[in-house]
Amino acid sequence: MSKKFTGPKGTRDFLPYHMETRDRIVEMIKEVFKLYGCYPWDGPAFEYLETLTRKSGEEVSNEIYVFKDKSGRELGLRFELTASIARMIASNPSLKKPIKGFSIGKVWRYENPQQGRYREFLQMDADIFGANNMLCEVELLDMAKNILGRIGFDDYCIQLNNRKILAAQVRCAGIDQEKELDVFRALDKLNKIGPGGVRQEFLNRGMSEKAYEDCMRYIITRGTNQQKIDEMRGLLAKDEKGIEGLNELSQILGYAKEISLDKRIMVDYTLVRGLDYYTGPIFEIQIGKGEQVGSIAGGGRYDQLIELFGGTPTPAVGISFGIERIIDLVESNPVLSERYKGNPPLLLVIYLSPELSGHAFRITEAVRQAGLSADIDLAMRSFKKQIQYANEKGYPYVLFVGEDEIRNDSYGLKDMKTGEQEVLRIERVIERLKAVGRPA
RNA sequence: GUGGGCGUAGCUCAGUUGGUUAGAGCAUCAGACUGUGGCUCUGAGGGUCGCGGGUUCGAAUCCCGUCGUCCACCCCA
Repeated sequence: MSKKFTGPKGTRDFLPYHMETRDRIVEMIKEVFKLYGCYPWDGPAFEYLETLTRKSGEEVSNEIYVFKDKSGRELGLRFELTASIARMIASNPSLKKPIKGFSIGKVWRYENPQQGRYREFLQMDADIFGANNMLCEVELLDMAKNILGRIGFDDYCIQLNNRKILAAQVRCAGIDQEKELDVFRALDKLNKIGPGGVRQEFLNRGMSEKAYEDCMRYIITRGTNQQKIDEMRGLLAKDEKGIEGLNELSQILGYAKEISLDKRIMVDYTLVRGLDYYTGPIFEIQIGKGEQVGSIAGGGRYDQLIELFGGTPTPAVGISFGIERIIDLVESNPVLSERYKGNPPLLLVIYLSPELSGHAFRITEAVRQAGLSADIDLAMRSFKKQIQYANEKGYPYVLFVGEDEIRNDSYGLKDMKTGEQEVLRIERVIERLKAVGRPA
């Protein structure tokens, strides 16, 4: 060990114990997706650069890992899962709609790492294609509710807005369409930097004081969701598209009420999201106030993306979960990290002397054949060392294989927690261990 | 990409105004202890002090650069 190597900036190694927590969370989320009839699907980890940059937004495009292959083709690592999936749906028009699917994969973004932000991270998406009803949005949010509930988060909040409303606000404020994105970015910060900061943002982005005043008249931050929607209805009364957006929010809240999810939702007219392909409702989910790692999930409707990839016009909506952030939160919570921490195998088979290791190996195999996780010391260590090892690594049971046991065809099964020990035939050992019913 | 804090053993950290051979606790491995773990005791391994350059008789210590890390901006998962 003369030279030390570190992983590239913003990447992490996952040691066994940590990795098992990850696996268990991922499995749990997969289960929920399947519960809703989502099929798994996946695309390549890299795409032609133009596929990735299509309507993704300037900021995110700057974060793409770009490279050329040997033929000079411009490629990029995916920075999210949606582009590949949308391309896939566009080029397979015969898929029966509506269709739901989920995808899990690492994505890469070239940005400065800090808490909850990495250059390589795992994302899990669920998407629905071929249905433009708001029931889709609520179904995705319901998945999120289920996932967060199962993991053990009970303090989360869903922020909801609609791109149609944002666009209408800009129109009604009489601001040039070209400045639309600048306005969005500035408004996005209201919660963080306050009205004064937003005014400064407007000026920095080359807009007038008046533009700021005009826009702020269309931002409502107080009241219940219903009040916010009603009030905005008045402000945008002449804008057909804006009213459409408000109707969509009402529908979402209506469906959400059916499943008692409406209390979690907060209409937030400053929510923007960075990706440019959204066309309708957009949402972000935070644990608590999001102070620890920011949003842990986000998504929205992107009805025009399939068309952009050369497919027939197909409505689409999706949600994306940030697994690193979810796991960071699980691991920083004492109760949850205990719940999801990895377990050693159920049993360590201990041999009294190296000559008996062959017999012990046979016993181990029998336990494994029965579907129970079992282990045997591979280092040929002393009896004493083996039991010490079992204790330190936390095996709940050990089985002793010695001369006497082999002669009697019965083995000492010891519960490491209570210290109790019984001598049993191997079939009985397996029965006993099966009754423990612990996840292997 | 911009600004700031921090890099000493696997981990958490000591290390005096620059001064011989860089320390502790925990962890790891071995032994005390050859058919029963958790305790205790003893010992061992593990560091070109992130890396490179400079100042100096002499650098873990001061200076510059670089890489990594954390934080803020930006943006988000």
